[in-house]
Amino acid sequence: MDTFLDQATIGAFAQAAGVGVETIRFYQRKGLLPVPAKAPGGVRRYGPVDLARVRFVKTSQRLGFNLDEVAELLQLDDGTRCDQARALASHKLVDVRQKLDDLRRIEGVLADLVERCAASTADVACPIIASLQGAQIWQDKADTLSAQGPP
Amino acid sequence: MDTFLDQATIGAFAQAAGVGVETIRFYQRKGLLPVPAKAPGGVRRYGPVDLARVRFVKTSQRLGFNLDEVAELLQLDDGTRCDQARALASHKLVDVRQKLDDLRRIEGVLADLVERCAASTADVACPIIASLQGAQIWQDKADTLSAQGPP
DNA sequence: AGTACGGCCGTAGTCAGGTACGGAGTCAAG
DNA sequence: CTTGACTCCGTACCTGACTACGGCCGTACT
Repeated sequence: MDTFLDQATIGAFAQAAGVGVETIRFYQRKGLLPVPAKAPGGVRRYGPVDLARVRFVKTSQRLGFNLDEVAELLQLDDGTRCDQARALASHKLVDVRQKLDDLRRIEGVLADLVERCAASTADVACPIIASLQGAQIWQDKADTLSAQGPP
Repeated sequence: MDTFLDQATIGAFAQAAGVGVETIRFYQRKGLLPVPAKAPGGVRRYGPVDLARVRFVKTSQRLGFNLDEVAELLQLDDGTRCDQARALASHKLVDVRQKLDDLRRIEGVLADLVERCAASTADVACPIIASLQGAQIWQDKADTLSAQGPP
């Protein structure tokens, strides 16, 4: 099926993986992807193992892992250190749930603002602007919501 | 109460606003905050109006607006263009709801992975690693989930 | 032989939202 | 009148995840 992929050059490989050539090189520099030895003539060839690697990286990214974390996961690639993988994943799950809480609160406030704005008669100050100007919407301790605000 | 703040120097002002001095200057360069005229001697002084500005910016940021969007909101500062403010806010609300959807999906997958990993007996391949290695967790079209993955 | 395409490689630029640095000026206290 | 803290200003640097550029080389088609 992907027999062609046993001898793919970087361009074909990148296309098959759904990323740009530069992304492949970037992953190589980051150590996320091995650099194949050059075949005679000086061109590197890529196979299905490399494709699996890139997919591993991309899937992990979609789950919210950054590239450093993906590198950690790749260390566990053999599947024999389940507990470590679980630790990483559950830590990430905590992060995700924190972000969800933040976003839900933001959603509530924004929805309320929009609704009040729509209901407001003209020539009264806009409730949205008034809210932004006025006292803090949340008791401004600047510790939660760090995920949404600046890090 | 804030009377001290009528003559605050940048250091005191930044502290009162809960940000760094460099952040104040950065906002000035971005046009988010006016640069006060120098009092004789060459030191700029900051008052409660500036404090309100910084709080406006920070509150908007917490709601998910980036600094360019905050600049737009500041144009509407007088509160007379409620419809434009509402348009910005409801657009942002759509964004936030999209991100919420993505994150909920991610949470589901991660929670499932962690649970299956916990339930797995030893010496079977780790379900987390297996999932990351195997076929894509979602049908990899790379268009949704852009908020979580690379932009 | 010429030329176009691709690969190779190192370096540098992009974006956001700051953060840090360095030299010069200014202010208040001792 | 000096010391030390602070301010002013421009510029450079940081993180993350790429993206682009430029020069050289080897292969393939005509």
